[in-house]
Amino acid sequence: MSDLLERLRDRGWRLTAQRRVVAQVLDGDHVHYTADEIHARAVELLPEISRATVYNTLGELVSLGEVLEVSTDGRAKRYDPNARHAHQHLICEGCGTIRDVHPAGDPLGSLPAAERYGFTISGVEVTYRGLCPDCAKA
Amino acid sequence: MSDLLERLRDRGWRLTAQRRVVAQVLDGDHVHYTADEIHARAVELLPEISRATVYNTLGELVSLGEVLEVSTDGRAKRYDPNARHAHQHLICEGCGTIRDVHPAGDPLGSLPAAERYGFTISGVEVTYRGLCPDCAKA
DNA sequence: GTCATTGCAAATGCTTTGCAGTGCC
DNA sequence: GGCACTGCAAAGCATTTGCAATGAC
Repeated sequence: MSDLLERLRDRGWRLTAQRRVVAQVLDGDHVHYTADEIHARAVELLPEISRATVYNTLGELVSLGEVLEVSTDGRAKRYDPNARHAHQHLICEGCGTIRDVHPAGDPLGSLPAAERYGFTISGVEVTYRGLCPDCAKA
Repeated sequence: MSDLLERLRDRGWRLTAQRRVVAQVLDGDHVHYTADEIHARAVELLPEISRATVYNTLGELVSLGEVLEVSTDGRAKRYDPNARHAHQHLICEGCGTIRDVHPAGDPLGSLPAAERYGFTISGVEVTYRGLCPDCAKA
């Protein structure tokens, strides 16, 4: 994670307490938080941090390519700190939990040229939906 | 499209002018509109239709499985009238246009049991991102 | 005639923004 | 010490909701 702060400083970031805390929260458990959850956890480490700053910081991390934005359901976006390794998502439709999965094969290859309509393809997102064990029980 | 209205009446829908108009807009050009765009087009056909009714109607169509909700970018959701045929999406990151594509193979099969974490998988979404010819030029 | 459906307007949830003050480099 | 960054509060957008009036069956 200090790798992350390192990279950010190299790109001219001012290293503030707020930014450090956001990075720290993202680096913690490897789950996919909403901006609000990140803010809540950041507040525990730095009580004065504001929601706006969390949003700003997340936005910057996204445009720097350090964090991925995941639009799961049209509600709050979730943030995925694992931007540096290709992976896909498994989402529980009950509780909204997201897990990273790493299927074999290159999903990009599955779109034949004839179906590309002249587009320049830059990436694929694959999202599996279902119910996690807990929600399946309920 | 009258198929659609037919099916809906069979399920106990009251056939109002508003609902007919929403169905008509979805059946028109085969693009993927936002709720607001659908409302705008609906107003041309029926000036008194309210935004709330469009939202309600869309929500019902979605839960009936007649229309698909597509969360592309965390902004407005888009609605895909083509829910009855499995397909995937190709999204232009420039202008937000969505095209349907139909790659070969079953993407569901690509997630090995070992990666399912006990989830009951109900579906996969595959989204290709890139630039359409027009946006690539600009 | 009944009751689902509509329209309005206000409320909500998430996110962004304007601006004065703060503190990193 | 300059200027990027922060915090606050207010604005913004997409969507939902409460409730009385309406109209499909």
